[in-house]
Amino acid sequence: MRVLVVEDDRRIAADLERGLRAAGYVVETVGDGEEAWFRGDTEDYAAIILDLGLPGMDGLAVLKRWRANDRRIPVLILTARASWAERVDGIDAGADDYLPKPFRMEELLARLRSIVRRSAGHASSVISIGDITFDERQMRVTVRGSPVALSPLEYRLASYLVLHRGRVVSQHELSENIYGQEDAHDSNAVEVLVGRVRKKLGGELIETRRGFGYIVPGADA
Amino acid sequence: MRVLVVEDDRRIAADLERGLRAAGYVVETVGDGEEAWFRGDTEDYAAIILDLGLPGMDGLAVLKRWRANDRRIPVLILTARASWAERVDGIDAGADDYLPKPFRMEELLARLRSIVRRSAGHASSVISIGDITFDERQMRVTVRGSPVALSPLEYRLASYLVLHRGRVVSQHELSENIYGQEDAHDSNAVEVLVGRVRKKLGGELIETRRGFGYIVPGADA
DNA sequence: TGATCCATGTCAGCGAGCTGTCAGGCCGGG
DNA sequence: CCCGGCCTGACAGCTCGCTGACATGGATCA
Repeated sequence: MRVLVVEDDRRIAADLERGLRAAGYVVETVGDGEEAWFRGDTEDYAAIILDLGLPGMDGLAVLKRWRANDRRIPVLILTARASWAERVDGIDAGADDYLPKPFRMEELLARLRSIVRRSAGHASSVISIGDITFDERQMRVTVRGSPVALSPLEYRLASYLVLHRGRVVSQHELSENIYGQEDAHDSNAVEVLVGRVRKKLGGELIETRRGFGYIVPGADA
Repeated sequence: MRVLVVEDDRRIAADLERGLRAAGYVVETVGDGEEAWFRGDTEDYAAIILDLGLPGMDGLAVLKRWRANDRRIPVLILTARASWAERVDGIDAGADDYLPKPFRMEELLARLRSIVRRSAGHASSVISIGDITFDERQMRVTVRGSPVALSPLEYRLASYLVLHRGRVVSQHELSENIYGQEDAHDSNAVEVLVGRVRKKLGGELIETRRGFGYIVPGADA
């Protein structure tokens, strides 16, 4: 689960990163509005935590620009100025929830869970591609009806690719989302993982785009 | 089984807690509407017992906000003002059942079982899986007809997994629902508990999904 | 008060299987 | 033909969950 933190105060940002990572999120942090807008507009996050007091571009303006561009990523607004009027402004601009500083990490995590869950909506938890079926509820994959045992990492990789089917996913993006570390240590761990998944699910599911990454042919492909 | 009690009268709240705990529930109590809404929106409970006369935010308003956010947790409304009109309001707002004060604890427990069962999709309070039978009302388990003595915690664990069969349940979710919100200190208590339940009920009931959690194979599997 | 039992948490050891690394082979593109 | 990216089999280290043994602590009863 990838989360973008937009916060210019280094100390608070560091606290957030630590807490979120401990809760299992993959965290990226930016400190100014322009950069935040760009990242939020071009990358995929499960949620964005947005501080309102920013240099560069005001947080509310950033949020409004995302919404104007049809970005539906759930946004949790964070601010010291917790007046009621501002809260209304935030909700009007399209925020999904609002948290005044100072806050307890637990509460932030709870609200984050809440908005992520809400935005995940009610998509079916079963995805079928060819004769392969993914069941998120059971964390189980079946090929032609018979269950296949995937290890945790294999499952995460396959699940991520299937969730983003129809799009090329780079090795770097994969390792970020599977391992949650930015360290691009040279290793062929991802390649090995892809190989193992292919052996279990059949070679046609994941295609290689030499030089770019991997893709699961999707509905729009 | 985790239950949220929303009640501002300390005496009644204490009574409820005592009765519910005796019946094997993990109980959390809040006394005002804002807090109730937040908890109900961000935490997972098997059911919520909601008093209508609240400070902060009216009980009905809280309930409506949960439902607007697609929270389907079963809610049992509790109120002194037991007029027929109000009852209709409660049901309209999305309550699952309605209990006028004063009430007898037994009746509350019965209604609670009923709405929990209904929300889990079971018609009766007896659930059979293979040759194992769960009787939620009597808190008894039988294997091939002969009763098996489960300790309170063992029963809670087995019961929670059975109620959510067909879904992978993480160790974390289990310990939350068995012990209440205690900090997840590293401990293998859940693993030990699973082992003990398996020894008594047979090893096939609970499957391990390494790295994810446990699952009781369900009807929809 | 002390003996005893039962429920439950803790700990250490164990084993299966997960996973990163590496070496070598394959293959497509220049 | 070579090069760089990708694949694959082997393997060693390690993680996770299981299990038996023990400690603790509350309840019961003499």
